[in-house]
Amino acid sequence: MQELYADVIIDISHEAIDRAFQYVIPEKLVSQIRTGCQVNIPFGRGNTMRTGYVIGISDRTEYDRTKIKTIDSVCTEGIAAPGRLVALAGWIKENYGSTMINALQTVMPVKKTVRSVVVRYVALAVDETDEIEYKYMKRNARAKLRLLRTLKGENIIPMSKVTGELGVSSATVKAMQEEGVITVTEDSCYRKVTSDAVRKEAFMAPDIELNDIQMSIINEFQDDVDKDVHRTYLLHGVTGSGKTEVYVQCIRRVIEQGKQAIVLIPEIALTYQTIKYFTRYFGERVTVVNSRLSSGERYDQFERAKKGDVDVVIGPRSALFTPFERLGLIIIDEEHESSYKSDNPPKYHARETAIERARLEGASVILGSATPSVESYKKAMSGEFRLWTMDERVSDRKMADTSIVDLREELRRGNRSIISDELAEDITDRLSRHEQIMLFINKRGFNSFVSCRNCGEVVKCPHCDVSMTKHMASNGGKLVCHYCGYTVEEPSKCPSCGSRLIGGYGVGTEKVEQEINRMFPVARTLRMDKDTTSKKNSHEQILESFGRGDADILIGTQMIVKGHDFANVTLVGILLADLTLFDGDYRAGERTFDLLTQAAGRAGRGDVPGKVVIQTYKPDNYAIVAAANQDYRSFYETESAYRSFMRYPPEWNMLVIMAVGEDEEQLANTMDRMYSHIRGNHMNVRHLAVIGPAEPALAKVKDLYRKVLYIKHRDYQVLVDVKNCVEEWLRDDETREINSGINVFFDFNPMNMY
DNA sequence: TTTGCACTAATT
DNA sequence: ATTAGTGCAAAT
Repeated sequence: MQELYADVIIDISHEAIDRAFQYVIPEKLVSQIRTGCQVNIPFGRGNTMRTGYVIGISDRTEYDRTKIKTIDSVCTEGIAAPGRLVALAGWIKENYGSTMINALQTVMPVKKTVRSVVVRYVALAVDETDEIEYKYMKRNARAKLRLLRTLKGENIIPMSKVTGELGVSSATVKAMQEEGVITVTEDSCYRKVTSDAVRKEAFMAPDIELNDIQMSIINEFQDDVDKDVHRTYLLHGVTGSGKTEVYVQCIRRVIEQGKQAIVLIPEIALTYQTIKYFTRYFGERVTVVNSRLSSGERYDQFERAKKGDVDVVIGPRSALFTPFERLGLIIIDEEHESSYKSDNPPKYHARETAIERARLEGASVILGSATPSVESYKKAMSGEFRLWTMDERVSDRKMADTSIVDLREELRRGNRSIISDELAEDITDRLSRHEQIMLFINKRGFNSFVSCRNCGEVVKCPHCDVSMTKHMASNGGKLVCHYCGYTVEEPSKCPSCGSRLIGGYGVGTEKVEQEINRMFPVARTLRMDKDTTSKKNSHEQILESFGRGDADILIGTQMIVKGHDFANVTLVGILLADLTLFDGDYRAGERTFDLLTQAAGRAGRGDVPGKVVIQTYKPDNYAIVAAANQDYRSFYETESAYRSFMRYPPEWNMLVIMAVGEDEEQLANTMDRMYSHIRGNHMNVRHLAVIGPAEPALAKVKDLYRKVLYIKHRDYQVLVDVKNCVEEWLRDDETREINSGINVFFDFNPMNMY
C-alpha cells in the first residue's frame, strides 16, 4: 500500500520554522489522521516531542524520504473548536489562495503574539554572590558575570534588557537558572475590554415593542431554530427599520439553546453606541474584539469565549474566528461593506467564510444591510438565502426629500464654485434655523492633482505612478502621495517644462472647507477625513463634538456617512456623486449607490424632515437615480443585468493574479510564462477567459512594479483549479529560480480593481 | 590536553 | 524554540 505523508505545522512560534514539515503517517494511525488533527511529533536534532497541526495529507514526498520522521501519536483530547477552525483554514487556503501558514494564522487565536505580552523578569536567587562572582571570573564567563553584576545593583530586571542591552543570550540565562543563581518569573496581565461606563448599563435594555414585521421574522427564525434547521438569511432593511433589534432577539433564541453568537460589524461602526446596545441585553456575557486591542487582549477574549464565559462576541472581520464550542449564529451587519474582504493574503471574504464556518459547525447566518451586495441579493432571489425585507422605518419617520443637481447646468449658468445655487440656498436656510448640515466629498486633501497648463504634465509620485494630491499646511502647499505617504513641497514652477502656469485641480475636503468658510463666514465647520482622524479617538471626538452642536457643518469623506446619527442634521449635501463612478471597476456603480443611499439615510432622523442634495455631472446615471429614489430593487435589476452582460461577478467569477517585483523586465517575463502555463494546462476548459498580462491602474507602488492576469469563468471551482495550477508551477524548482524576488498574490472576485 | 562558554546553523 | 556542533581561550 502507498505510504502516506502529513504536512505538519509545528506549534512553535518562530518565523524560521513557521512552515509545513512532512512526516510519515504510521499505518496504525492512517484512519485517525486527517487535516486539522493535532499530533505529537519528534522535532529537531534532539527529537524532542512537540505538538503540531496536520494541514494536509499527500502520497508523495517533497523532501528526502530518508530524513522524514514518523508521527508519534494523535492528541486525543483534541480541542474541538480549533480543530474545526483548522479545517476552515484549509478551506480558506483552497478557495482564496495563500500559504497554509497564513491561513492558519488568520484563523487561529495567535499564541505567537500573546507571548510578547507575557513579560519575563530575571532576579537573583541567592543572597551571597561573591563566591559565584569569583567562580565566573576564574572561568572567564563574561556574559554570566555581566548579568550577575547588573542583578546585584538592580535586583530585578526585565528579560528584554538582559537579551538586548546586556547582550546575554537566552541559553546563558537558562544555564544560570539551572545553576540556581537566578530565577526567571513570568507576568501576564488580563485586562478588561469594556469600559466601566458600559458595564454599568448591563441588562438595562428597555422593553421595546416590536412591530409586526420584526415579530414575524423573529418567529420564523425561532421555528427554524426549534427544528434545528440552519440557513443563511438576508435581512434587507432600510436605515432605521430596526435591524439591530432583530439581531438581538435572534441571538436570544440561540442563547436559549445553549449556543453562542458572533456579530460582525464594519470596523468603522464599532463604536461605543453599538457596544452599549448589546451590553444592555447581554451584560458581561458579551465581549468585544477590535483592532485596537492588543493581540494578547484579543487572545484573552478568545479564551474566554472558548471556556464558555461569554455568549456573544462583537467585532470586525477577524472576530469571525472566535473559537466558540457551540456556535449557533453568525450575524454580519452591513454585509455589503468592502471591509469584510481581507486586503492581505489570504484575501478571504468574511461573508463567504462565515457561511462555510456555519456549515461546518451547524450554525445559522444572518446578513443584514440596507443596500445588500449584488452577490447576496442574487442568492436571495434564487432561494439560496432566505430573504427578509423590512422597508418601513420604525416610528413612521419619513424618508428625506432628494434633489439631483446637474452640475453641467450649473456651469452653463456661470456658477463655477463647488456649491450649487440650490445647495447654497439650503445651507443658508438651515444655518438660519440652527439646524446642522453634512457635506460629503469622497476625496481628501485640497486639490486631487497638480498639473501644468503649459505642457499638460501631471505631478506624479516618484515611487508609485499615481498623481499626487495637494494638501494645505500652515506653511503653504504640500504634495502627498495617498498610496505611500511620500510628501514634497508644492513646486512653484513645472518640474518638466519650467512654466509657472502650474496649479491644482480637482476638489478635496480641504478645498471644500475653505470654500464654505469663504461663502458662509458665520458657519462653524468641522472637517473629518483620514488627515484629521489619524490620532487615537479623534474619530469619536469629532463626531461627538458635532453631535453636541459645536459646529454647524461637518465636511468629510465617506467616514462621515458611516458614522453616527445626528438628530439635528436636516441637510446632507453630496458634492460630487460621480467621484466613485469613475473608479473604473465593475463595482463602481454599487459603491456609488451604497454611499449615496447611506448619505441620504443620514438626513432627517430626528423630528424634522430632511433633505438630500446630490450634485453630479451624470444626473441620469442609474445608480444615482436609484439612490435618490431610495429604490434598491431598480438598482439591483440594472446592476445585475450589467454584471452578467459584462461577465462580472456574481454571474461570472473572476480571479486576479498579481505579481510584484523590483525588476520590471523579469516581471514581464514571469507573467508571460504564467500565461502560457495556464493556457497550456486548461486547453480543454470551455469559456475560460485569460486576460493579460496587463498593467494594473497602479503599475508601481512603493518602487515595486505590478502586473496582473485576469481569469474569468462562470464556475468558481475552475478558478480554484487555475490557482492551484499556478501555485504548483510556482513551487517548481526551475520556475522558482527564474521567479526569485517576485511575489504572487491571488484575489478572487476583488473588491477593488487593479 | 581538557573544559566551559558563546555562538551558529538547522530543524521534515 | 531547541539543541548538537563549532571554535576559542583559560585552566590543568
